[in-house]
Amino acid sequence: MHDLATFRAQFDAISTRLSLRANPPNLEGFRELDARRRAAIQEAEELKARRNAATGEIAQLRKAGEDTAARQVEVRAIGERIAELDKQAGTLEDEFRQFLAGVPNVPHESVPAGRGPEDNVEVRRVGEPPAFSFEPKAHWDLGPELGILDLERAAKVTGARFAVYWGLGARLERALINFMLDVHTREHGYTEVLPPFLVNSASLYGTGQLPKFAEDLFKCEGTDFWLAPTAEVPVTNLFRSETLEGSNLPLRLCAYTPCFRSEAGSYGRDVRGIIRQHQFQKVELVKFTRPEQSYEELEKLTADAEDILRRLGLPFRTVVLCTGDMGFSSAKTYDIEVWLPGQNGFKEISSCSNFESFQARRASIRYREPGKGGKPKSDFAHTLNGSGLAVGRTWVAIVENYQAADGTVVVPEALRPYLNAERITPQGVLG
RNA sequence: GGAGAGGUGGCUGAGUGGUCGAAAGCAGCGGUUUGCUAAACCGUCGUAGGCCUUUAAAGUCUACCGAGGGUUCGAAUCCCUCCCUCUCCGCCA
Repeated sequence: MHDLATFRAQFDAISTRLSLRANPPNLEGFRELDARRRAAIQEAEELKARRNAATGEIAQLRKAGEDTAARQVEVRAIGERIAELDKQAGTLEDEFRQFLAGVPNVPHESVPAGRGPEDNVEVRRVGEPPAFSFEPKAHWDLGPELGILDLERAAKVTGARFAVYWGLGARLERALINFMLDVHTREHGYTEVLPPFLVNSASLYGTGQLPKFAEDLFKCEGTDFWLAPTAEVPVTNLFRSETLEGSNLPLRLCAYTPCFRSEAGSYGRDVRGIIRQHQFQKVELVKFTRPEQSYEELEKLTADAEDILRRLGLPFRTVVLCTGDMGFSSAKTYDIEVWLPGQNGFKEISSCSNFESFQARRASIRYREPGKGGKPKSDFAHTLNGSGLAVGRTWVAIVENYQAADGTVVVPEALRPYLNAERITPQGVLG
């Protein structure tokens, strides 16, 4: 959600910048809609002022013991007219709100212009893809061979794009979650939270998934509960309609949650293996900051996510998304892409974004601190988040990058205390 | 699931149809006083939107007392629906 005054004042500059997005909003008609809305408000409010005055007079006259029947009839007529005008103004207001809610965030000035993924700019590359003396396998072959990944039974139990993990495969997933949470809480200064996995529509509106992207979500029939597509939703909305103490900022939170996505429209993409699932696990990093510190915090957040990959010894690169590849609510996004031998390429494993005040405005998240002359001032906070990391894809990256010629998987040093194993060997649980 | 109580400004808490945007207290902010601290006293102190204005401030108007409807000339106050919180009972991991 944009600030209306700014949006009006800088309409031309903002629309130019927005036109660089992949699905540029149609801003034509904004000025007219805004003018009509304001005219309607004016007309209705003028009448309301008259009614309030008349009502006061009636009260006075009554006190004086005079007859007010004639005045009442008069005011009643005004009331009816107000009801009509309010209805009109309400319709325009809804239309206007809907219009504004559909306008994506403005890309930060440091974001490169571009049409799509091909125009993203690489900012870092760390580690070397492993050189294998044999033909490396993809996880969808290696996993079932080791008896740690079972897609067929998952399809039976639930359906396509679900997975069952067995033995050390299940434990690897759990180890990764604990490892990531420990690093972020002990080394990077985040506070762990465990939020609800179901969220209501107001929360989804707050972070920008609704109203535009309902088809990407799972909804519980007959309720206002939706399966959270990312911990960003419950965690960012923790402070919806609240004012944070400035002295508590920046507030750094991390949360483990499962994530659920309908993946409507992605048929045929990443159909093999567990790269794209309806249910996956993620450790998410979320920050609330003052406006002037949010870009510095975005760099730190991205580095915190990268640190997990460094510690696991996984090769990756970081790209800054161009204007044509950014998400709806984001002002700037870094994608971290891990090397996957099975794909012979890099695959997104984290997406770190600064939303500036876009989400905070929708969700009404403010902060307060002493301003000039000691007077407390409050303003919208900036919100940021990033995966730290997507656990399922990290699982894939470890299995594929650390595979040995004999079909086993070497466990990265940092993970051994968590997994209590140095090597993933065939599990044989299925006989 | 059953029975009951309740949702008012940052907090506590008055207010049951007519200057109530809302008493009072606390916290906050400005000031006065006092060696410092503390205390006392005075003042100030919600949010959003419209108009005015070069912007802002000031001013002015409108709306907001969980949400949405309704009754009325007039609703925090009466009626209806919904949501949430608390207590007790039942059930349950």
